[in-house]
Amino acid sequence: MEKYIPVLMKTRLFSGLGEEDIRAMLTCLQARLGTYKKGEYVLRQGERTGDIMVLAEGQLHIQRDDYWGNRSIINAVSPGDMFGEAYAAPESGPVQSDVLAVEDSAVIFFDVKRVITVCPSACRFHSIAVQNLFFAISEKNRRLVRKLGVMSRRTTREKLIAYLSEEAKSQGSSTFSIPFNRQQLADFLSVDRSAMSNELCRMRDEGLLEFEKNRFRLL
Amino acid sequence: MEKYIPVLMKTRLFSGLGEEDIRAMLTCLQARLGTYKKGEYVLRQGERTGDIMVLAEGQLHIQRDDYWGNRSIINAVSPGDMFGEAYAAPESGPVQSDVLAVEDSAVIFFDVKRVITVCPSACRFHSIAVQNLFFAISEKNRRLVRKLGVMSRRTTREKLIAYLSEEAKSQGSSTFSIPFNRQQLADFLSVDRSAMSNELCRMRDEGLLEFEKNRFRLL
DNA sequence: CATTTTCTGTTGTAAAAACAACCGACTTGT
DNA sequence: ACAAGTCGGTTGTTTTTACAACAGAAAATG
Repeated sequence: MEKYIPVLMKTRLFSGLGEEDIRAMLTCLQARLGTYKKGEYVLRQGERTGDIMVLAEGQLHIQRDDYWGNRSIINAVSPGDMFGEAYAAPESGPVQSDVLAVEDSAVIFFDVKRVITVCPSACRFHSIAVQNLFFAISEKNRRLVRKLGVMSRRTTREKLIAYLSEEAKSQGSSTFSIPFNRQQLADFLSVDRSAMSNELCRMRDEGLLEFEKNRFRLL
Repeated sequence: MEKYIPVLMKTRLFSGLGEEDIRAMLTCLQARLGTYKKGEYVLRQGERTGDIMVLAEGQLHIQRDDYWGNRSIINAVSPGDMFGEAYAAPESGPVQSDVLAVEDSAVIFFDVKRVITVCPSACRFHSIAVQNLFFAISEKNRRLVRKLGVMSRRTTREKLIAYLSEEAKSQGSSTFSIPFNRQQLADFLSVDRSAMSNELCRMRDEGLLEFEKNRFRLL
């Protein structure tokens, strides 16, 4: 777990805490480490969890598959990102999505109850972590609303523009990489892959953007 | 404000608290009341707020209008519902959506800082409220993901089925009302009104459901 | 009560997306 | 190095949606 402390320091959940503080918290919160090979599931729909998780290494997709095999990717999780916090509340039922490792990954688990309850030893970082958790969830909330904004676009082109603009903005550059290949991007935007591929090339021909693999540049 | 205490008692934010406790909290948190006529805006895109709000009476829509006048309704807010909590974090910028009163409404405002900071008088309900707030946000989070599930449906019919099923489930009956007229439902699902109206009637003719105005029954 | 406005359903047309099938380039694994 | 599989782009067809325009019913207004 030690080797992931630098990643944790950049996590919203631990922002404002130093290396030593985090080490103390890992113990205090009884953090556990899980590793997953590419293609393995961290969580499957219907399972229950009382954990908040942070991705330490690799790449995850949060997704749902319907009865007809149509896949819908809800979110991509990168190192330092937190997930599972929506199921923190005791009354929240089983998880409603799959969490798939799309690369070999390492995940750190924290028991929610230990995070939101003041610990017996009154560890002094605890209150900071609670507030961080709160801010992290509200940030996740805004992210979901932004995704709704993308999904509410009527045409594939508009969805692409909305998504790519957001990505450029959040990465602070008109040149950026996305955590998806074409099929995954289509599943993320809920459109047909071939139609999307078509649209992307048309936009490239019109001079709106350039791309190569999962690297894009908006013009 | 006194007359809205029964509503507040049913709010997730104050669950587990008695009438007296809530009265104490209203003071402790310096709650303010705002009233809005039908058609007025509680918040407009670009404004900043450090408040968490609870709808005491009436009906609100959280929505966005794009440059082309295309409206997208993100959520309907009913009495007892909380909103604005996503902008609780200090680093969250201005609000990204409009909050419109679709009926004459009353809204109670709470300063976020006062909620998440322990009050000087160490009011004993405070810690309960913080935990409730946390659970309420994570519940909102799950609701947003469910909406993403609806929006990720490819066809208008699938969106309708997904939305109406969720509504039936959450209202615990196959007969239920929705907080939208046809145009609003279309804006909520991001589809064309006439196409949706068409699809609804076709589904009715096929015996999938019945409806009259905003009242539906799934068969 | 008459008038205006809003709401809902209907129809026809044009645009867009889904679907299916295929191909060549590139990876992966053995 | 070869076979198998993945990935991205292309094309043609079918289905679905968006758009526009209209009409009757219901609701709101004065």
